[in-house]
Amino acid sequence: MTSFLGMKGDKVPGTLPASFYERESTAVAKDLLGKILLVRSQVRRPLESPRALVTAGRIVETEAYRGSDPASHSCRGRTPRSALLFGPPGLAYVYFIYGNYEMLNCVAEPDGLAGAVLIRAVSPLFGESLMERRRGGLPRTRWTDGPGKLCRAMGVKMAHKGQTFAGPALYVTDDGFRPDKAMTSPRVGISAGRSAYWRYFIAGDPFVSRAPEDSQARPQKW
DNA sequence: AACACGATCTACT
DNA sequence: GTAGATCGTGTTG
Repeated sequence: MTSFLGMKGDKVPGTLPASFYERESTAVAKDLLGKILLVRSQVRRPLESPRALVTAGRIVETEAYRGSDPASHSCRGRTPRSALLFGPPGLAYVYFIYGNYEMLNCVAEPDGLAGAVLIRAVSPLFGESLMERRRGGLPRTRWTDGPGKLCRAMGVKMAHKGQTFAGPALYVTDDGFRPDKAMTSPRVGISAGRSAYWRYFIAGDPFVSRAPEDSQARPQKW
């Protein structure tokens, strides 16, 4: 897993083809469950090893946003902030909210159609001491069990906006892991679009954010 | 130029 | 369970 970190010119095993992201964002959201997200935050100190400031985790919770869906930033058309949503898939759409938190999304849908997948929770796999430090020594299960928390823990910043998920700052990879049971529910923290079951999560995973929406969750077929 | 608010989280009752 | 933090963005004047 760490063989390619910082190794210029190395192949990146398991990164996903553009065709993966170039589908309906609901399909991409479901299929991102179980994939690995790796983040390299900017190296600040010259002597730091390439591995430093790298964290990785398995994606366990996602949400889809699409087109004119009233809960999506794309709903009122293209704005300076949301322009990326209308562009080519496979890029990171990062935004800042509540004066405090970054949110990390994968742009989905073909070029010209708006869509994205919000990464809501991951299960830590690598760089755990860094995550723990960034999360102020909180218990492990509270490092990455929410979209703002995981960006804190993994060092996702606005500077990642527009980066691809094929590196060198962000990676989504497939290591062959397949979750056995997935659930779907309404999306968390929105008032519009409550009828769309566009939140996906791995059933029983301790890093899934606990939400009121869980009471309405139902099994998701693959 | 001013304003209202948000795909959240934490602290505190 | 709920209030407060805190600021970029989009909308309105």
